[in-house]
Amino acid sequence: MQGVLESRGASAASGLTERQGAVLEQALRLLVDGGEKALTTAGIARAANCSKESLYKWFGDRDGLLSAMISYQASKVRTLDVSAGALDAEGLRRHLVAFAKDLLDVLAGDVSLALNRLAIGQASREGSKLGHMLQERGRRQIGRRAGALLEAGRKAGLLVFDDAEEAYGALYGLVVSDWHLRMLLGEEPGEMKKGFSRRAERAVDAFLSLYGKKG
Amino acid sequence: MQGVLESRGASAASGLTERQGAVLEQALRLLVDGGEKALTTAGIARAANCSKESLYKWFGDRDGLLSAMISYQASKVRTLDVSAGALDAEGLRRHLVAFAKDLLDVLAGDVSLALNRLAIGQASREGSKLGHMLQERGRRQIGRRAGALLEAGRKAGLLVFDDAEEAYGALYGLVVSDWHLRMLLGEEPGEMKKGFSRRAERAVDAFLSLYGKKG
DNA sequence: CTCCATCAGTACCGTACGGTACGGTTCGCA
DNA sequence: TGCGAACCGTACCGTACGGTACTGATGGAG
Repeated sequence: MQGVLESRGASAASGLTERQGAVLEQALRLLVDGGEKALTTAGIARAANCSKESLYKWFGDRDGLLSAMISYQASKVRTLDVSAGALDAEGLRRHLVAFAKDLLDVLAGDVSLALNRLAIGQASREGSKLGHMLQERGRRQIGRRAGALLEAGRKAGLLVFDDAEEAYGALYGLVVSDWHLRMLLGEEPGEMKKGFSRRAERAVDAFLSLYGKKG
Repeated sequence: MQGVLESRGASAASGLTERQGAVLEQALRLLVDGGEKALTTAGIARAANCSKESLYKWFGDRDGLLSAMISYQASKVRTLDVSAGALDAEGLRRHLVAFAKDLLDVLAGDVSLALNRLAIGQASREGSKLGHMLQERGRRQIGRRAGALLEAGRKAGLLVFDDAEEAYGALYGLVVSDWHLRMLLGEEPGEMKKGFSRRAERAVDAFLSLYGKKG
């Protein structure tokens, strides 16, 4: 189906063949549906119509497979950069609200929740790099978008802060609060999702009253 | 060692005998040290010098044991009520900072992190009530203390808010941000704990500038 | 002293998982 | 047409776990 030179499909950005990407897709699907316990090598092989031998040839062992799943999923998420155009107060607010809503939507996503649960479950193990990987690939990525947005706001004289990291932490906390943990603990996200827009606006209002120009 | 009328030890508040409490203590110790994978029935029996048969007689099955561990740990935590004395602005700030620091300390505790990891790992399972239990016994408990504090502040004319739940959510988010998740993902808490005091003060300052009287 | 309940310790069973090995098949390539 | 690489499907192995059954010891009640 594919040779050495893979056809650079949507998933081949990490040096994986399309076939391997499809396998990881099925593995993610299994993880989302049944949790970590359902994520057995035999189950993945069955769901992806491949052999266990191929799994071990491609990913080394089970941990390598889990790492590949996280890398693969992270490679699919592309954070759109903020437009560098001139910002007015209302534009900044709209960008912040959009960012806040996107953040809530991402955190509430099936795959995100499943991968976070997986990494947290493996976090007790010594030398488990899953948590670190998720942190690096996830938070850094979305934090970069927020950082650029905040910096643009400061450049435009709309925001006032000394430590961008602290300002971002406040924004994150106001937006997310303990909702992420509650969803990770199994609280039905369907009910919470309906309030995301209103929650994002409220949080951004609070953030602007803390770090806004006149504050 | 004990009959029907147990001697009301520190752990017998949940209808458990001292022996059973000691077993749960060992189970928590195992969980903290080695994570969920180390929490086998044989391991618990060995660590607690009891038989597996007794474990199943007392707790039914493994899930019952896990539930009992959460209930037991929750029963040990006693949230001290806020003193109902008259509050001035500085007193409210000190109370809020103390609450914030306690919150961070609790969330960063070994047992708390281990139990949260355990409940999150089981959250994918259908009908797993561990997450709900932890949410109810943990958040409600500490949220009640915060609620009383906020209400006292409002009664004293020092705080202004309509929805107490929303105000508490903002306080929680400003204090915790994503630190809880980062610790759950395995980030070394030793390094973070040093900044708890400063972080608590900063968060409370921000909270007061949002919900303080003059805000 | 005898009876009985409880419990520790251990052996045991069925199952399921991670990982490996092997036969059979497809497909590119000379 | 023949060769070899990749791969699927499956059988297999060792291990470890959850849960049960059995034995022997302890200790209190009558």
